[in-house]
This record gives sequence, structure tokens and C-alpha cells, in this order.
Amino acid sequence: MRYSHQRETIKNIVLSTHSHPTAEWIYNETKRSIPRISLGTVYRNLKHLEHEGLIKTIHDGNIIRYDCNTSLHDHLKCNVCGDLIDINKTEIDVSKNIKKNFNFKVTDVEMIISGTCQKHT
Amino acid sequence: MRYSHQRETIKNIVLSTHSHPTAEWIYNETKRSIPRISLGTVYRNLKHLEHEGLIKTIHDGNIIRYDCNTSLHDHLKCNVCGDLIDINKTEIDVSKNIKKNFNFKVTDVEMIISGTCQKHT
DNA sequence: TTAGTAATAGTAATTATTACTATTTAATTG
DNA sequence: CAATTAAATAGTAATAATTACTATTACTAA
Repeated sequence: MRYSHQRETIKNIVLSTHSHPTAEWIYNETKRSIPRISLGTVYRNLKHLEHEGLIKTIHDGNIIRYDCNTSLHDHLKCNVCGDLIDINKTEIDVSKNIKKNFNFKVTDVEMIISGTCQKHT
Repeated sequence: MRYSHQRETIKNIVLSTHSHPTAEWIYNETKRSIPRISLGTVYRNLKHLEHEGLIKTIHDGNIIRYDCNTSLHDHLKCNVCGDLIDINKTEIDVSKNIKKNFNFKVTDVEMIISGTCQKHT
């Protein structure tokens, strides 16, 4: 992987926020220091950074967000403001506790466990 | 909500499969009995059916799937064939047990808990 | 039976993302 | 240091999923 000023800038931007930004947001932030950067460059480098394990992708409905927190954790998604809130795995053993622990009214819990099923073993 | 033959047909198709179909698949199935049905009609009625609580949507990566199982449950997603497998909440208290119980090699667990955060109480 | 209006078909628009290509630029080597 | 090479980029076009628009159709209630 060859050095590029664009990728370095994108990396620093994503690693410096906990706001789970979209590609569009990262693109606009990057434009502040590299005005002629291309949106395709942002997407390509976000893929690279994910592949290197520096960031993670979050499927928030049907859009992709990027997370500098690569440790195993989940998210509370607020239906009103759209915020994603980090929570530790251990804190959500039982979803009924969430209301009490986080003052968060749960209306839907969505979990997808990805991997390889028995047909391919 | 006024009766429509199209909505009735779409409803029966979705309720008759456990394959977590996409709008496109439902559209093609519906065309077998209503050849001139519009894709927009399929999307609109899937929204109606969800709003009435008859079906649920699943965010599978960045596409939407529809599920006739409206009870609280999760999905195992196979990275090889893309299949979504229903599992009961109680069966996944600890994700480490999944490999043993389902012969499923977990590479990623993604959970989004939707609701309303403390800022809006 | 007709009038009113929800629902539809067909098409256009939108949004997020990926693909393509000529040009630029980082790294390597003589 | 200058020339070479290939990775990365900018700019644009293409794609895929979904939503919006609009003239027409078809339920339903009086």
C-alpha cells in the first residue's frame, strides 16, 4: 500500500470522531483541506482502511456508516435524531435492561450475525 | 384501507414464504398472476403491510428484505450463500454458543437496537 | 349509477455506491 | 538526481435500490 496524502487525511478524520459518519460527511470534511478530492477516492480509501482493520462499517438501515471503534460492540439507534450510541456487548445481555441502564426506549432490536453456515463446512 | 387485488396477492406471497425475500423477488412472483403489476405498487404495499404489522423489514447489508415472521427473533446471515436463518432470541444469549448450537462459524455480529434516546424524553 | 377518491401502471427522479479512464504522483532504480 | 513504473487520483459515467409523480383505473358508499 503506497502512501497517499488523501488516504492519510481521510484516516485522521475518521479516527478523530465517534459520530459514526457517512461517506458523504467524511467527503465534506476532507474537502476542507483537499478541496479537489473525489468522492470515489473517499469510498476507495474507506474500503482500504476497513480492509486493514483500522475502521469498521456499520449498516445503518440502508446506508453505510464508518466507525473508528473496532472493538466488539453494539449500537443503540435513536429513531428521532438518528444518533448511534456505542454500547458494550456485556451491557446488553438482556435487552429489557437497556431502558433502565441507558434511559433508552427500545422499539426494535435488530441483530445480524454473519459468518458461514453448515452447508459450507 | 381500501381493498386491492394487488395488495392481497402481495400479502399472500410474502406470508407464504420464510425465505426473507427482496422486493424484486416479490415483484417477480406477483407478476406470475398479475403480469402488468408495477414495481412501485409492490414497494407501496409492502410499506402498508409493514405499517399494519403483518410483516417486518430486515436490513440485510444495504438491501431490504421482508419477513412474515413478526415475532421477536434474530438472523444468522451466511457470508457464502447469503441465506438468513431465523433464530430465537433466547438461543443467542451468548454468541459463543452459536457455533455449537447451529454449526455456524461467526465472523461478525451486528446488532442495532432502535428506539428513542434520552434527549427526547 | 354515479360520484369521489384511493390505488394503480408506467415512468422519471433520487440516493448511495461502484466502475471507468486519462492523468498525476509516490516510490524505485540506475 | 532524473527516468521509470505502477498505484492512486479526479472527474465522470454507470448501477442498483428505492421513492416520487401523474394520468388512468377501479373500489365503495350514497
